[in-house]
Amino acid sequence: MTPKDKKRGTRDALLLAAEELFSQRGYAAVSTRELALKAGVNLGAIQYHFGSKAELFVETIRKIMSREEDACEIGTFVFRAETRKEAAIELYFFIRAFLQETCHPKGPDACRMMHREVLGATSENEEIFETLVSSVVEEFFRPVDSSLLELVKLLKPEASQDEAILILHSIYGQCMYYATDRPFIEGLRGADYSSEPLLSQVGTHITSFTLRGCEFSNEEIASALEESRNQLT
Amino acid sequence: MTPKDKKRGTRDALLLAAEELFSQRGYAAVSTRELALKAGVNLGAIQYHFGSKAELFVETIRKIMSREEDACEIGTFVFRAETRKEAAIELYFFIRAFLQETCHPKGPDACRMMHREVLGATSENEEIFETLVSSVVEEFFRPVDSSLLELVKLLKPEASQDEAILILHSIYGQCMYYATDRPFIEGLRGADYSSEPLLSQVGTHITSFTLRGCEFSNEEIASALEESRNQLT
DNA sequence: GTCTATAAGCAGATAGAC
DNA sequence: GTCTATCTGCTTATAGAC
Repeated sequence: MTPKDKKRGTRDALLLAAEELFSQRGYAAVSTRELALKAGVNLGAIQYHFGSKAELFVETIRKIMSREEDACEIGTFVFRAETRKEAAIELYFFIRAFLQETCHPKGPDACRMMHREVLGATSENEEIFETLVSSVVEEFFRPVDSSLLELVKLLKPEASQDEAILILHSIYGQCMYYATDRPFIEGLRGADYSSEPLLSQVGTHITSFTLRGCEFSNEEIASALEESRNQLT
Repeated sequence: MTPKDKKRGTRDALLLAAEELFSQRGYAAVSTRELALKAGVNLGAIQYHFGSKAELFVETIRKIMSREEDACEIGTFVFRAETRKEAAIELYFFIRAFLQETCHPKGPDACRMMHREVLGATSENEEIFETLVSSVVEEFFRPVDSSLLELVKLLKPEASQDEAILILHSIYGQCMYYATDRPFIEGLRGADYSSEPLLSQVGTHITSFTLRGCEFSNEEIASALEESRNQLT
C-alpha cells in the first residue's frame, strides 16, 4: 500500500462511487448524500470538486469512456485488414474486446449507464446531457463506427452502403444485447453470461454468425477462427 | 366523440400520462405532481386510484404489456411451422411485428422503459419491482422464448440446444438494438429508422441475415421472403 | 480542502371538506 | 370521486468556521 494509495484524493473517491452508484441505479435515483457516504467524503466535496451533481455525472461518463479506450482499444481500433480473411480475424478481435469490456462479471456497467441516462434524457440539466451525448457520439463512436464500416465492406464487398450499415447494426445489436440485457438473459437462462466459458462461446458465435451472414463458407469461417486463436497466443 | 370519450376517467388519464412520462424520463425523474398535471387530474387521484407512485408504475407496465400482446400478437405467437421454409416465413412475420411494435414513430417506448427501470432496479420499492420483473419474464417472455427456440431448431436442425439459444440471442439482439438504441442510431445516421421505408428494410435485412446465419442459400432466402410478401396481401 | 449547519425547495403521501 | 391544505422527510446547494 503506497502512501498515494492511502490518500487517494476525495475527487477520485467520488468518481469511483459515482461510477458504481449511477450505473447501478441511474442519475435521478442516487442522491448526493449517498454518493458522499459511499465515497467516504464530506457532502460539500461534490460542490467543491465538481460544482454540481450533474457535472459529477458528466465527469464520470468521461472517465469511463477514456478508460475503455485505453483498456481494450475499442476507441482506438485501427483496422489494417486488406483482405477478406484479415477482416474476419479483426472482426473477431473487435467482438471479443467489446464483449469483454462491456460484460465484466459484476462491476459498473458503463453501457447500461449510457443507455439509461444519455439516451433517455433525464429531464433536468438537459443542455448538459445533450452536449454530453453529442460529444460522446462524435468523439468516441463516430471514429469506431467509420472504421467498422470499412471492415464490413471488406467482409462483403458487393454490399451497398445501406446494406453495409445494416450489417454493422446487426453486429452492434448482437454484442450490445449481452451488455444491456444481461440481467434479463441470465434470469431467463439461469446461466452466467458474463464470464468464461460462456463469454468466449458468445464471441465465437457472434463472429461466425456474422461471417455466415456475409456469405463466408463454413470452411472460411473455421479457418479465420483458427487463425485468430493462434494470433492470441 | 362519444360521452364515454369525453369522460375518460381519471384513472385512464393517469395511466396514459404515466406511460408517456415514465418511458421518456424514467421512474425516479418523474414526480407525482407532474403526472397529475399532465393527466389533467388532481394530485390525490394517484393515491386514490393506485395507492402509490410505484403501483401506478406497475399498472402502467402491465397495461403496455397486455396491449402489445393484443396488438401484434407477439405474446400469443403460436408458431405452427413444420418445415424449414415455413419457419423462415414465420420468422419474418415475427421480426416484422416485433419491430413495428417496439419502434412506433414517436410514442411511448415500452422497451426502453423496461430496460431502464425493470432491468436497472430503481433502488426504492425493490420488492415491488422484483416481483414485476419475474412476473413479466415468466408470464410474457418465457412462452414466446420457448416458441421461438422451436422455430430456430426448425431453421437449423443440426444445431445443438446451446447453439440454438445463441442464434435466438442473435435474433433478439438485432431487433432490440433498434428498439433500445434508436435515438442513438438516428443521431449517428441522421435518418429515421422508426418509420417506412427504413423499418421494412431493417426487417428484411434482419430476416435474411439470420437465415444466412442458419445456412440458408440465397435462393431459399429470396423465395421465403417472396412468399412472406404474398401472404401479407 | 474539509467540515458543520442550514437554507430553500420539492418529493410522496394523507386528512378531511365537499 | 375529487378537491385543497398540509405533514414529514429528503433533495441539492451554500455559507462560513476551521
